[in-house]
Amino acid sequence: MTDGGVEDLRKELLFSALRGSAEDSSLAVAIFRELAISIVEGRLQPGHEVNSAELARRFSTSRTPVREALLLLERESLVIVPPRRRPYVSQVDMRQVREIYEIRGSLYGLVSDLVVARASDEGIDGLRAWQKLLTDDAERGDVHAYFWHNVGFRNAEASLSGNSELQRRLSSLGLQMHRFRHLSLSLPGRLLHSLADHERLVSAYADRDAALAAAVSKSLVLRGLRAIERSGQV
Amino acid sequence: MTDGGVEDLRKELLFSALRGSAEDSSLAVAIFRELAISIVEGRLQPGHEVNSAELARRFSTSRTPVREALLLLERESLVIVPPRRRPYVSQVDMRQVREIYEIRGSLYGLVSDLVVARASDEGIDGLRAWQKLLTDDAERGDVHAYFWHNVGFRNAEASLSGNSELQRRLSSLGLQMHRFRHLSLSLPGRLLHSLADHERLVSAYADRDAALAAAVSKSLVLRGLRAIERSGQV
DNA sequence: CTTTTCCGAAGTGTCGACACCTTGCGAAAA
DNA sequence: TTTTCGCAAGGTGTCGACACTTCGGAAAAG
Repeated sequence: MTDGGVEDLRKELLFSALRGSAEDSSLAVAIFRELAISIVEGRLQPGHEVNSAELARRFSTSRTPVREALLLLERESLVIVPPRRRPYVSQVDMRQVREIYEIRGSLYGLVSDLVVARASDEGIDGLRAWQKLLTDDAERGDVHAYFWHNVGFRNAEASLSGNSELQRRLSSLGLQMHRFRHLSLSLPGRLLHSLADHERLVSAYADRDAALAAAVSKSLVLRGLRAIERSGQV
Repeated sequence: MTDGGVEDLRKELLFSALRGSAEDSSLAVAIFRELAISIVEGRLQPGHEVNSAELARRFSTSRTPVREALLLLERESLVIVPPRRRPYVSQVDMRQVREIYEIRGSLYGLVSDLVVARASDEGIDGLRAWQKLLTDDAERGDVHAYFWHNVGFRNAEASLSGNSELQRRLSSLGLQMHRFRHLSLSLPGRLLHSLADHERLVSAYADRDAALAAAVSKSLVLRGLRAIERSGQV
């Protein structure tokens, strides 16, 4: 069961993006998590109505915790809650994807700057370990594993930046984009390009070359955007 | 009443940062706005408890809309809502300020890139108009007016970037920092440095020099951080 | 005195109820 | 047959209530 490892990673990364994995035990947070995962994994389609009354029935609770869960989902831009109208799963258009990728590109550039400046050699070895996993996945052509190891790599990078606010905001942005990123990696050739970029990025870190690392990081993100544009899925 | 203009600007900018100025008419949003303004203007001190029961009494409502308002405040990082404990106004330490300023620096660098690439000449003239206001304020030594015209300048810049997600996120970040930025401008010499940076920034825009604009933009933010560090108010 | 235990006041999370608003459908009008 | 209007079904925002948890101080133990 080599996939078991990836599945565990998937859950861990999803939950860490969903507010610090705190065992909150409040109904609102539980409902929030359940719905968030449904949305990012595509089981709840954009535009789908999620009215609080029906959800309350489904989860056998009152509407109060459901309403709070919906507010939490809105904070992650996964749901729109218009006043006095039924909430629905947010519809993301290409313009918005482009805007978010521009932001992600800039912030990952910052991550690279900070990693070069602050990360220990051991930290960078850690990134190299992630990259090794990516290489294996690419050789096996295992897109699913590659996707989640890639998320792990980005998350490790963000963590090494030493800026926890930055890490939080990036994982929130990443969450919104999960719906699309998954598709884009299936494009022919995309995976190898991505792998080569990671290779260059890790080298730049090893050489402590901030300018190069930031440039590669940005271009890595931008290439992801191009892939989504080309896939025409949005 | 030359100050009337600045007061209007202050309200407009605060409200635009507080979720699209929608006339929501819901109690939750009204309470959210009231508390948000109290917090960023320092009337509600960091660490101050804001429990839902007392607020409900104060606003003559039930606890339901108050709880929702608190969730909205948490989204803006103005309040912490620990599970099963009393919520309180978020305590921001120097580490967090530094982290947020790093993010702001990177994102304003992106803004500058985008402004150079996309803004019309008229748009850049608009920035020049804001800068004229700043010059006047500096000559008069009017720190309060300078502060808000500065916020207006940054906001106009973000708007010219053509990336509305970016604009939203920056104004959210700005909101959190209002509490400190105000103080930092009062430091001797700070205002003139800031003014000179704005001058250089507008020139770079006029010359369509992306690299210079981004560099100045980042350094402008970083200088703000240094001022806060030096003021020792955090 | 100091430390521990216990209790009551106060606050949180959740519930079911109710008035108002929104919406889609069917009856009446054109 | 199409358009307009009105109304019932269902959803939202808000409320007051209740059980459970937290917290701080008083009483008991050391």
